[in-house]
Amino acid sequence: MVVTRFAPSPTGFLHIGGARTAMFNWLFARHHGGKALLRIEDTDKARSTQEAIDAISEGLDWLGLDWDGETVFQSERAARHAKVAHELVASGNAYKCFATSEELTEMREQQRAEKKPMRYDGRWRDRDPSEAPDGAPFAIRLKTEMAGKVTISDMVQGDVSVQNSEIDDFILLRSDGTPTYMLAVVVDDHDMGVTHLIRGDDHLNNAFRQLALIRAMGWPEPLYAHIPLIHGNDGAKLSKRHGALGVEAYRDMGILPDAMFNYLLRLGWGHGDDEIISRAQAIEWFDLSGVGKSPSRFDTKKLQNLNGHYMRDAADNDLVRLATPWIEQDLGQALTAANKELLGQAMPVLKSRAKNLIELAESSLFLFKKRPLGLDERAENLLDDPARTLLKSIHLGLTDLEDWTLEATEEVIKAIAESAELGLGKLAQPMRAALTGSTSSPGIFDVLILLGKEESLGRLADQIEKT
RNA sequence: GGCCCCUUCGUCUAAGGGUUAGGACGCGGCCCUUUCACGGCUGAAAUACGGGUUCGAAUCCCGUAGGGGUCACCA
Repeated sequence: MVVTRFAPSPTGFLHIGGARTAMFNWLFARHHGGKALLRIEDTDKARSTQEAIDAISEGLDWLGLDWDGETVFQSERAARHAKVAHELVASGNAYKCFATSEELTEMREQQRAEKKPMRYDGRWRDRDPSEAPDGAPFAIRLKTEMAGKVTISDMVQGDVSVQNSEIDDFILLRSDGTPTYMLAVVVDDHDMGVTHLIRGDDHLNNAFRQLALIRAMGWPEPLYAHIPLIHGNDGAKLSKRHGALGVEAYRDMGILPDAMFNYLLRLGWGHGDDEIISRAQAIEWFDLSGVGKSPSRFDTKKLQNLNGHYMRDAADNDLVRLATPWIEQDLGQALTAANKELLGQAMPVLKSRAKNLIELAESSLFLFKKRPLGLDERAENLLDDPARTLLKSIHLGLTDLEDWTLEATEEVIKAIAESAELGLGKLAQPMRAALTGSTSSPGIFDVLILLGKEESLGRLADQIEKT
């Protein structure tokens, strides 16, 4: 049984890299019919917040990632962690280190000055605890191998080897009795039965330490998959500066979760030439061998493009629901049931023109604005005297029209264009300006039908009267 | 600095010894067209560099350069 886990530390929102790590863990588990677990690594009480826990949880929900079993909070397991550390001391695989922080800082400074690697020098490794002052605080360190090397067969990175001499006797339990991350992760992963560790490759170096600990306990070794980090547009590490915020920031930019899911999936992973991949296909296709080894850059343009695709694919009533808050904000008032129905009718011609929900909302505003419409600058410029004169004959022609349909309105306008010896564009643009207040909109006959006869004629008349 | 990892169009990627090095985003052109989008067609655009191995290298090996990660009683 495959068991994966996503283990964020709640010190901020769910950022893009974390979201992708979560996705890969989730996909791998779902692909293999295994379990995907969630663990909150909140051992750093000073930096962990409830807000961050909520933000991460909301972000995961938004992306549609669900987790099996109860969420594990690492902080609640401190006693278990400490117990393991003491077992290790008892079995001779770990020892008490009485060195003070000051002492260790001094040691590192000296190593730096001598240009030697900065590592714990093992000063308490073979000393007897009785040599320490009575009641002196101590940390517990793992007694690691001195010679030879370790190799991890990483499912993404391949075989990676490190000399044991590179790994120092790291701390398991702090002098205040609290576990370090290194201890907590290993114990929790073991206790949760995690079989596959899929995480950012910033943890690759840690894996060797963790493996040493696992072996000291004689526990089964998990399989590792260290996936490359995501970088910003400039190739540097992804940071707040890049506008690479939490996933909720993209939600607030009008991005659809399915688009984000698809984008993140294709970032660092490929399946032939496939670009648009549904969740079902993703679960069917996802495997670790498709994950690349090099870091990839976050590209907002491609995300937007993908989002446009998912917008066009989305159900009209879903888009009505999702766009409504933005529209209400722009309008400064709530949409009525009738408004929403109109929006639903307009959706087929609106959604193909928007790359995100914000654009969609903006493009729908003309439906709800009250007469007389304010025109934007381009629309205003377009409505010169000849144009307004044209509007007059259009208004006249449309007034007598009983059958207010796409076909009938088009017939009328085309007839007017013909008799005036003008292209349809010459009539459509002034109409668009008068009807929508803008120079771009859905097809002009669609606009006519959506607004209805009375409103359409009213808006045309508003502009004619200005002459 | 030590250690570890990485390197195909600007970006995401395909090609795992033999291809005109493919697709997608973005960019340019054309078509469609009542605007804006969509869509269709099309163009420019890459194997970091240097050595090997081989009949043949993007692909295997070595080196160089560049990039990234990591070196806490943080996680």
